[in-house]
Order: sequence, then structure tokens, then C-alpha cells
Amino acid sequence: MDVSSIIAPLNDAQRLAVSAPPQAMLVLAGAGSGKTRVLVHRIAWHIKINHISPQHILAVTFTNKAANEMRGRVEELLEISARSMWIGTFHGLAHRLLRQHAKQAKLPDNFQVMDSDDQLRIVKRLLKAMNIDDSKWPPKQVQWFINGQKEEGIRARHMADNGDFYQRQMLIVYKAYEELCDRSGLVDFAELLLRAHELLRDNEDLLNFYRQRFQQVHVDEFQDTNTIQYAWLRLLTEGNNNLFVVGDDDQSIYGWRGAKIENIFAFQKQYPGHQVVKLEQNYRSTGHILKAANTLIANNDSRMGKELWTEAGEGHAISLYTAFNEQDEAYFVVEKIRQWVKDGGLRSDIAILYRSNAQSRQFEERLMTTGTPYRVYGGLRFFERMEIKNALAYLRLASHHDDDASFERVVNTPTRGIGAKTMDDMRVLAREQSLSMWQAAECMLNENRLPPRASNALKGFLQLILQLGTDTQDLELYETVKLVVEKSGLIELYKKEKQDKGEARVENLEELVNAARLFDVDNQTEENISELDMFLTHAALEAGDMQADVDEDCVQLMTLHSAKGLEFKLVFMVGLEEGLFPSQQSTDDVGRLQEERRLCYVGITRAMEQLYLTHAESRRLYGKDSYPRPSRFLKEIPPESLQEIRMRANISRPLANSNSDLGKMSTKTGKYRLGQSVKHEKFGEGVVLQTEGDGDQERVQVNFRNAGIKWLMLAYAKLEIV
DNA sequence: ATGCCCTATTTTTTT
DNA sequence: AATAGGGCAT
Repeated sequence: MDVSSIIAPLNDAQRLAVSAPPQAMLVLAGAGSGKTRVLVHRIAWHIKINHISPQHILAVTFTNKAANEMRGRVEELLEISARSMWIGTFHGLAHRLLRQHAKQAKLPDNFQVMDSDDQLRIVKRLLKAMNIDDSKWPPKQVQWFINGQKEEGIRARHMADNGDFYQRQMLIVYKAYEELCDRSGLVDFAELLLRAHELLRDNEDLLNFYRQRFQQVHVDEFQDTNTIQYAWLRLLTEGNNNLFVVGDDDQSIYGWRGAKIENIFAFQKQYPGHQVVKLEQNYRSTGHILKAANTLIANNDSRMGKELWTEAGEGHAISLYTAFNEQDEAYFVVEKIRQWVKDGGLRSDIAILYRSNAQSRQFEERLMTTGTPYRVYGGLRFFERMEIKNALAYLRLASHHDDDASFERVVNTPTRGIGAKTMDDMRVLAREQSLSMWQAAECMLNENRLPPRASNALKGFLQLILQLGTDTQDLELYETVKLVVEKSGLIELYKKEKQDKGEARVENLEELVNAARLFDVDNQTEENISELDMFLTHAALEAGDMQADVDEDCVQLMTLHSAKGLEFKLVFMVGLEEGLFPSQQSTDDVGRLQEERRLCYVGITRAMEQLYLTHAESRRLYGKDSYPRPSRFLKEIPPESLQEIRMRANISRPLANSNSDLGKMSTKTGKYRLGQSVKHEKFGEGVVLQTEGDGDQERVQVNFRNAGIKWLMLAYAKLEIV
């Protein structure tokens, strides 16, 4: 193979990173600077030049999508199979380790992975069993606490009782939660990481084995690693200095879920002789866009420091549109989209990015009425749908009776007369005697502790599950799924549900059978796990991409968070208003505000050719009108890269603090005269500067004493003449 | 066990 | 405004 293909397509900085001798390395990769390319080529370099066998290479990502892409690109570049290479997500790799060393990890070898939904249910039922008031102790908060502790590597037994009432209660629940999970053979996401860490930490032989095995360790999106993930990487690479991390501190937007930018600084301290390479040449966007991004992010402090540049030209200036309200904003955006399409552009090259999901609505409505195909990201994924989770729970329960999460889920779905009272009694018994729900059920039946009705119902359920277990003994995976879906009564249940919804659910269940048929066991790790367990794990760890029907050319709607890593020729960032973006909850904390700014930076750098920023002067939010000020981020973008747009000409600049240009004032005489003093219920007193339009469209520009200059639609705003 | 009404809530999300 | 979840009545 020609080695030059690994090096030739790279720029100087990329080449420096790729061809460096094996050593610790920090690659600071700006947006659109080719970070995946560097990772892929670095791996190729190790294999071809340093003659490191693929099985000695480890590469870690956060999402399955990124892992798959990396594997695909390595295979493409080297024209080899990357099967023996360990490439995967933190959770996927941790899971693989735990399966392979279940015993040393103190797990049953048929342990099950539960997703956050399962976890929340477990917490809820725990609180119930422990007789803890869940209105005083919201299950979500408890879940958050437990995960937070695990991410810091802290077990219940490590937690000191510092006398704090809140902490003491949490500790009690955390402890009970751990016991329950152990009893049921359940492992949550955070537990995968924590236990994988403990496994290596506490087994010297294993640790040494893997340290030798993974001669080169690569990490993508390093700025998103949390404490336990970094600790795990540390264990694997300590002393070997063989950790190659790629990240961008300016794109760290997941601090709120435990990501620690500080890991970058820790890395610099803990890996002596490491090299730092900055990738600053951007291959995605035009000059104006990069300039805006650079200037904006420069307002953050404690950055590693990077400045993106491009060989491409200046391109179009960024457009700023001030809408009257959120509907006008949607009108404007969709109008621009129609123009783009009319000019021959693809809808799939367009993205509408917003801070919060609730904002998608008016855009959807407008796109709908104009018949523009669109796709909203962020809904439920395939394996998260209720009907699918129910079917999976039957599958899990049939092979693992002690799986309490699954037991709770389907014991009365479809309804079979097992009510709250019976369940409560069972939960208490289970909790008191440290039994699984299945064992508690058996116990109550044996001891005749139930009224006949409930007893029969419960007996019927246990029988059904046992029957499912024996009936599926010798079946193929997809046959098993098919049989369980049918015999569980789920199909019947959903057939009865009102038309459209039930139908879709039945179809999804059929799709599940299909997914099982297509499930490629070879593609998974070929350890000593049953096919079914592999399928169930796949369902938990890879909830499905949702991008099933991408074939249609449609506009992409998503939050700024989910846009990370993507690029579009035409980008609309909407709702740039104080309180929305930056979000209200972040405005009084410097750290969180800086994260919002990074989010804005991520948004801007998604655009390749044209970027539109919009904000509204009035917005209906939570049922009431608000009159938000333009986002502070707008003022952090250089004016010379910004071009303000008004649908109608002759409009002033709401951002400018200068007095409006009186020379342009209209001479029209309506109800409001120029210079007229008026009063607004929110903005207070001000003076009319100009007027425009008639009837419903009539607008006035007012210079408010405290709120600044605003355009108001008379049809919406309540103005009073003073 | 199901359905209806009232109330509380309202960033961001992958595994 | 809209939605989700809990409580209560049937």
C-alpha cells in the first residue's frame, strides 16, 4: 500500500499530529478542521508505519454514529477489515469488558443493561417501597443524584454522612438502589463506566493485560469526557504515555451532564512530554462566518486559544432579521427556504437551529402549510418506544426472571388484574426480604397471601413467562421475538387501541421482529453471550438512529445541541433573545453563560455558505407575551459581518444604541404622530419615532426611555397615548 | 381499571 | 399554551 495516501491529503498541522512518534498528544481541533480525518489517519499511520497490529488499537467515541463512521473510514483508507480493532463508545467498550470479565466485575454473566427510562422506573418503585414521599423527593432528582455520584466514581459506601439531611436521604436511596440492581442483575449506563473502571483498578493482572493490549489509545470529543471516563483512560494509559486525544474546548456544551473541560488541563499535567497540535484551518465555512465565530468566542475566558481561518473567500455576510413576533420569524425563515429551493438548492442542505425544542412548533406549522418537507430531530427513537420496550421487557423477563425493571413494566400490560395493592405488597416483601419481584411473587403465591382473584392473575402471569421461556428454547432469535410479541398479548392490546396510534404500534412490533431477523451477530462482539442477550444489549446501548427515512429531501430542524458535528450550506439560528438564548437559567452564572456562548459558537460554525440569525421583538412563551431583548451574543458579532434585513425597507437598527435617524422619519399622519408620547404596559413610556403600514399591518417605532427603540405592531401591542 | 379533571411545569441529551 | 402526571370518581 502506498503510504503517501495517509499523509498526502493532510495540511501541515494535521500531518504533524498524524505522523508524530507514539506519545501522548492533544489535538485541539476547531470546528470543521478535519478532526475525524486526523483520528482516522493517525490510526492508519500506526498500522502502516509503526506496524502496530489493529488489535492493539483502541479508539473511543461518545456516540455509536461516530464509532461507526470511524471504523468505516479506517477500513476505507486501509482497505482492511477493522474488525479486530476496539472502536466503540465508552459505554459499548465498558460493556464489552464487563461481559468478558463478568465474574471479576462481580456481575452475573447474564446481566442486563437498562436505559435511563428503566432506571427512572426503578427509582420510582424504590421510593414507593421505602415509603418515601416522591413529591418531596422527585424521582428525577434522585436519579440525577445517583448518576452524578457514579460519574464521580463514588459509591454509596464511600459517601460520608456529613449530617446534611438531603444527602443522608439520598444516601439511603442510593444504597437501596445499588442493592436492587445487584439483586436484579441490572446495570445502568453510569454503572457500566464505573464498574469497568473498578474492574481494571482492582484486578492488576487484567489491568496489565489491557495496558499491553492497547498500545495506542485514541479519544474523540475529549472535552466531553466526564470524571469516570477520564479515570478509565488514565488507568489504561498511565505510564505508557500512549493517549491521543482530540477535542475542542470551545465546543464543550455538555457541562450540565457531567462533562469536564478540566480534563484537558488534567491531561496536560498528567502526560509528561505530550505534544499539543492546534487545527485551525477550517474547510467548512466562509470568512464572514468564521470571523463571527472567532469574535464571539473570544468573549470567553480560560480558553486554550484558537482562531479559525480559511482559504475560502469572505462569502456572504451573515444576515440578521428582527421579527415582530415568533410567527413573523417563522414566516421569514420559511420564505427564505422557499427562495433557496426555488433557486435550485436542496432542502437537506438547510437547517433551522433553536435553543429549545418547544421552538420547533411555529416552524413546523409554517413548513406544513407551505408544503415544505421537513424533519424534526430529537423525538423518541425506535427502541425507546413504549410498545418496543414492553416487548423487550417480555423477552428479558422470559430469560431473566429476576429482572425487576422488566417485571414491573409488563406485569400488568396488557391488564390482567394485577393491581396496585398486590404490587405494593410484593414490593414491600421484596424489599424486606431482599428478593426479586419474581421471587416475591412466588413467595406470596406459595404462602397463600393473596386474595383468590389476584392470586390467579399473578399465577397466570408467571405461567405465561415460564411458558414463553420454554417455547422459545430452540428458536432462532427472530422467531423468539415473534413468538413473544404474539403470545404476550401485546399485539392484541395495540390492535384494540384507537386506530392510528395502535396501528403504528403493531407495525413497530412487526418492525422489531424484522430488526431481530436482520440483527447481525457477527457484527457484534463474539463473546460467550446468548444471541438474545446481545440483541437486548444492542437495543439498550444503541437506541436506533431515527434517520430511517432520510431519502426524502427535507429541511432539518433540531436543537443547537444536536447540531454539533453536522454541517449545512444554509443555516438559520432562531430565537436569539435574552432569556431564550442564552437561556434564562444560565444568565446569572458565568460558567453556564460561557457554555451558552460555546453553544452559539457551535451553531454559527455549522454554516457553510449562508447564515441567518433571527430574533423576535415579541414572543408568546408559556402562554404569556414576552418582549425579550436581543441576545447579547448578537452584539458580540462584528457589525461589518452582519447585515440587517427588514422585509419592508426603511427600518432602523434595534441593536444600535445611537438615536434613530430622524431624517428618515415618515411624514404620514395616523393615530400616532411623530414625537407623540406613548405608554406601553411592559416598556413604560416612550416617544413615537416613525409609523408604517395600515390597519392590521400598522406599526410604530417607539423610543422607550428604559427599554430602548422598538418596533411594535399596533394590532398586538397595547399602546396608550399619554 | 379506566377515564377525566386538575395542577404543576416548562434547556440542552447520549449512552 | 400545552402537556404530563397525579388524584379522584365511576
